[in-house]
Amino acid sequence: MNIEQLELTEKRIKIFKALADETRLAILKTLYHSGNELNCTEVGFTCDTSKSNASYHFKTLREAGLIKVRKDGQARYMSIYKETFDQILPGFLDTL
Amino acid sequence: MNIEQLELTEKRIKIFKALADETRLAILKTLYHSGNELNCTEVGFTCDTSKSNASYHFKTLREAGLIKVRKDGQARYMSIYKETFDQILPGFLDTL
DNA sequence: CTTTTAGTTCAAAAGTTATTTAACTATAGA
DNA sequence: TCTATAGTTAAATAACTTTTGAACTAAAAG
Repeated sequence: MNIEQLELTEKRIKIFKALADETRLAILKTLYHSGNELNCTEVGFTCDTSKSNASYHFKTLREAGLIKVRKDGQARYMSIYKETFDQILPGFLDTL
Repeated sequence: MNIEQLELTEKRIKIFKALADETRLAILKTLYHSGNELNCTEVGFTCDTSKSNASYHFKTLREAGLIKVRKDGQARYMSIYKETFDQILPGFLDTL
């Protein structure tokens, strides 16, 4: 396996790990169906857990490249990182 | 969430967990590119681990519905369970 | 400047998954 | 029947992930 293949494999594994969790799938579903960015508190409500745990899941999704976060004042707005899905899991978002 | 949605979510999580592992991705890659069924020993060689560990990974893939196994005498022949990929991850197999 | 709001980080505990080794089952061949 | 081959299973352990609660940072409002 060459280096790009290895990196692709690592990227895939990170993404699949991030997707292999009910809370994180719920977060993605909420984001995808909302159509636009939401703040952490709003998303946190829908996933029924503590804010520190929600923050942990946001980080996991961010590090897998599945969401992106924009900071504005106190609030952080997150949204689906569509490019990653298109590259690694074409067609998946529409099945959510 | 209704029962079908829940079951779909559980199915997805099982699949993503199964895909979130280097050894199992290697097994799927080998199977997909071979174009036809291979026996456990052949697949085991390509994933560089003990036979019991290979067997553990086969089981994980089987239980996620990602491979199917046909028994013939002593040998077991496995192949990609294409329907599952088509349903849950359309387009993914071709990126492997 | 003090307090509230929004969110992150840290460390410990709890839970889950992967690896290892040895024992096991089932079929095939001598 | 005895032995080899192909693979599974079980139990222990190692490695990893998730949850929790408390302490923290940074911006906004009073």
